[in-house]
Amino acid sequence: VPSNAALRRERQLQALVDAAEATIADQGLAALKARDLARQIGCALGAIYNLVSDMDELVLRVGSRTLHRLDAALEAAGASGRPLESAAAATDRLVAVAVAYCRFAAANKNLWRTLFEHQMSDGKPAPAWVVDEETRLFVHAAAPLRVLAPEDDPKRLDLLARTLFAAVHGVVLFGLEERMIAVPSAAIEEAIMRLVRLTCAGLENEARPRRS
Amino acid sequence: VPSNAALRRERQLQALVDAAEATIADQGLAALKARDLARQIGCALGAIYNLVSDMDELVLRVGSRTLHRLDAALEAAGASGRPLESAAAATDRLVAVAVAYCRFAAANKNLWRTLFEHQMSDGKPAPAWVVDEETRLFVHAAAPLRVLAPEDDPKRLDLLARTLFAAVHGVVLFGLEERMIAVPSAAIEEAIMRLVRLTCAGLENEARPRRS
DNA sequence: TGTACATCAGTGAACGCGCGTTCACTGATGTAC
DNA sequence: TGTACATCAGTGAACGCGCGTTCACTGATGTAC
Repeated sequence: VPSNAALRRERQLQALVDAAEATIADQGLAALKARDLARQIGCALGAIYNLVSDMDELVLRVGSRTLHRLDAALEAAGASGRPLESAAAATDRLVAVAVAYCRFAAANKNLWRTLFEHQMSDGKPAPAWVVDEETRLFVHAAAPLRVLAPEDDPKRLDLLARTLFAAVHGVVLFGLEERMIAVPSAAIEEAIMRLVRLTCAGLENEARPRRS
Repeated sequence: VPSNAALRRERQLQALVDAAEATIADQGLAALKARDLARQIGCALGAIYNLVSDMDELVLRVGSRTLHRLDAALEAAGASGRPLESAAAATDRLVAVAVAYCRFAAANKNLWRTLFEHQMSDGKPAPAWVVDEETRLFVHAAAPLRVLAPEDDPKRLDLLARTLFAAVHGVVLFGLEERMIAVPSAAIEEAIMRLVRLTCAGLENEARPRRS
C-alpha cells in the first residue's frame, strides 16, 4: 500500500514529466530549464532533484513517451488495411507506415527532433532500454518486406528494413527542417510515397525478373 | 596593391579558418572555443574579432569549405565512368554518387555533421549563399535520373532527386551516429547501393511497364 | 632624411549571461510508545 | 489521546563552470610634410 507521501511523489513526477514534455513540444529542447519547470509544477528548484536525478533522466523520460506514441502510430498504420497477401498489399502497407512516420514527425516536430538531438551530457552511454525501444520501430517495416521478397536472406531483408526506415527519416528531416531546403515540406508525403513505391517495385522486379 | 597590413590580415584569417576547421574535424563543433583558436594562431582573444565578426561567421566559413569539397567529391564520382547512354550506366552513376556521399561523410564525420548541426545563434536567418551552395549538390543526382525517366515531368524528377539525396543522407546519418544503431556502419555502403539500385529499377520499370 | 601624427591591429582583463546542481536548513508527516 | 522523535520532501541562495564579446589602452606601421 503506497503511503500518501509516495502517492504525492508519484503525482509530482508525472507533473514534472508533463511539464517537460509540454515545454519541449512547443519551444524545443533548448528551452527546457530547471527553473521554469519548478515554477510550472509549483515547487522549489531543488525539489526537482528529489523526483529525478538529472536533467538527462527527465529528457529520456519524455523521449520514452514519444517513442511509445510513435510506435503506436506506426502500429495503427500497419495494422489497418488488407491482410498481407499480395505484393500490392505489402507495398500499400509499407507506404502507409512511412506516411504515418511522416505525419507523426510533422505533428510532433520538437518532440521528434529531441529523440535525435539529445546527447547525454558528459559521459556518453545512452541507457540500454532506449536502444531497445528504438529498435522496436523497425519491425513495422520488416513484415511487409518479407512478403515482397520472400526468397531473400532474412539478414539482408533486415538491413533493407533499417535502410528504408533511415531513408524515410532522411526525407522527413530535410522536409521539416528549415535548413537545407531540399525537399519542400508541402511535398514530403508525395516524395515519400514515391520513394517507397519505387523501392517496392524494384524489389518485386528483383524477385520475379523480367524475361529478356 | 595590397599593403603589408592587408596581407598579414589575410594570412591571419586563413590561419584562423584553418584552425577552426582542424578543431571541428577532430573534436567536433562543440569543442570550438574562441580562446583555443587565439592560442592556436598565436594572437590575443580580442584579435579574433578583427578577423571575423562572429563565431557564427567562422563556422559558416568552415561550412563553405566543406560544401565545396563535398561538391568536388560528388562531381568526381559523377564525372568518371561511361557516358550516360543506357539506363544501366545512369544507375551506376547514381550509385557512384551516393557511395561518394557516404564516403565523404565517413571521412569528414565532424565537418559533415557541422553542416547540419550548426544553428545561427539568436536570430535565425542563414545567409543566402549557404542555401545556394547547398542547392547545388542536388544537380549530381538530377542528371542520371533524367536518363532513367526521360518522359517524367521535370518538376517531378527534381523532387525525386531531392528525395533520393535526402534518403541517402538518412541512411548515412543512421549509420554514422552512435545513437539509433539502425544501420550497422559496416554495412552502410551495401545498404545505400541496394536502396539506390532498387529505386532505379523501380523507375526503369515504371518507364517501361511490364506487359501483363 | 627626420619629425609629428594618424591609423588600426593587438592586448587580455573584465563583463554579462545562462544555467545545472548542491547544501544547510525548515517544517510537515507519520510512527513509536 | 498525547508527547517525543525520525524521516524526508521542500526551500532558494549560493556555487561553479563555461564562454562569447567588449573595451580602454598600447604600440607598431605607414603617411605627410
